[in-house]
Amino acid sequence: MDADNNLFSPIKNRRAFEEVSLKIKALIFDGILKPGDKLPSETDLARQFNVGRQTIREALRILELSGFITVHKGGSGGPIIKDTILNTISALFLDAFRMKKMSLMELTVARLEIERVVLNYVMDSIDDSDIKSLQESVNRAKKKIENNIIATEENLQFHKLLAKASKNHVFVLIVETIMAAVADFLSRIRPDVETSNNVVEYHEQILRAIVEKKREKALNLLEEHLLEVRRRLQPFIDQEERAGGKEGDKQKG
Amino acid sequence: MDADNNLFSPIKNRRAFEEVSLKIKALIFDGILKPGDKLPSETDLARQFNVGRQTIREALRILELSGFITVHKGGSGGPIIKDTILNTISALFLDAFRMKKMSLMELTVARLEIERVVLNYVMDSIDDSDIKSLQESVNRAKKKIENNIIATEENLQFHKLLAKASKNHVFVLIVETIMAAVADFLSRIRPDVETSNNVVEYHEQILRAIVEKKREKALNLLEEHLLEVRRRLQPFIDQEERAGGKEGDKQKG
DNA sequence: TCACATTTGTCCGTATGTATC
DNA sequence: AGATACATACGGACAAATGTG
Repeated sequence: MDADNNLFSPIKNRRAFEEVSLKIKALIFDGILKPGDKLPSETDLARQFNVGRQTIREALRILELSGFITVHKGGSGGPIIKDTILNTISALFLDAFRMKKMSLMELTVARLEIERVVLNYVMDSIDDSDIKSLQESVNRAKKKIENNIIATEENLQFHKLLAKASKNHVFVLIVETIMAAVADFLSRIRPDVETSNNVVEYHEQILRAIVEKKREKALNLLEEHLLEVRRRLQPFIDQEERAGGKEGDKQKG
Repeated sequence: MDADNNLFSPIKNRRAFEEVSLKIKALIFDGILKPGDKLPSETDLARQFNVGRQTIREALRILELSGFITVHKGGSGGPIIKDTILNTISALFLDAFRMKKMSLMELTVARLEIERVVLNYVMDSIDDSDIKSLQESVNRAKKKIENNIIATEENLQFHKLLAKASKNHVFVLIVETIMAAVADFLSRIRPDVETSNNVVEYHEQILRAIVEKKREKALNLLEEHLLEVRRRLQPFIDQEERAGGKEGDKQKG
């Protein structure tokens, strides 16, 4: 898109902290540095790369935000390879959603379509361990509902576990990302226990259909479930529409 | 997921540069700072936030990497709000793909499913301007092929333009993200002109079917097209499999 | 074209907080 | 509890880049 990943890219225009972060990233990509490994301290890195400590710090900030490392302070602390890159993608997606680059309407539409596709794969690739985690998640949710507590966390987890059962990491990432945005939204509107209960009941039925290998039934239940969710969200979608929700698309580059 | 977005979260445990970046982010979310606006210089920001310049710089690195600002040096330079957050998500996804958290196999599977769904929406929401850009993209590609040049860029663009025609920003983001990974892969294997030509011909047929409002035909063509792409990629998928492609899933937290 | 002011980029010295041993 | 090691943060200084007059 931009003049970015093309030939004839800048030769010397990179800043020092960018070079440092790229070099460390390359070590990770090449498997020389693995998750759990500890990087030298900032002072040591500065010496080894022959740059100042501030340069190292900015490089570490980049790697930290990108999800390649975490930094621990105190004795025997320092930066360690942590590989939480998938989380950071969800975080950025959430930012984009918050900036109204994407509307609630678009999100729910995409969610329905993608989860339908994912479920189709789940029917073929689910194993006992997946079923067990799903069952446990549903049970936890039911217990909460019995105690009159909303089970948002468990309900979102159900969909993430479902994606995991598809055994496709791309689906996992997409669903987790969408769920992060959904969670952010739900945390603001605080659904009532009755709504939460409705969700749990659907999840239970979907899980049963999956276990019984009834593909069509499972797909229909999921569709019903997500349409019901959408129906309950409709007031907020309308509200967003009225407020002139999606405006972006202004600047060009 | 993590202890992150809950009540009673840490009060003072955040690092100074995090607070600064969050404060600036909040100004952007609230619309007080808009794309194109110029932030004060680093020295001014340091004065205003009552921190050192190093702290400001680390905060700016975060905002830069997250896609909220870009930084220009020199007279009348400085940080400006740039809102390219969607691009940075693709970049991170690419990192994840490079780290073998996702295999080429998983990527092509997900791509086929998602593009099928997207096309279904495109059939309903496409307008003349979309058709025009798609046509132009195809024409550019054909011209390149005539001159015996591979048209990878244009071919990838076709799919991105298709996603845009769905008028759903979530789909756009997902497809652009997947295409960034595909582009990264293709840049390494360098397809021949014949393959590139095959792709262009499919795109032309798909576009014609869309214009003629033949939904089933368009969907079938897309499926054929992507299966053909997958067939040509199969050797590399096998190779990845043999090399023990996806290993990840080791560390826990 | 040529200085000049502005601003980022970078380095250094130093001080402080904090976690580990 | 004390020593150590480390990140965190501040302030001063200079170089490099870039737009302006």
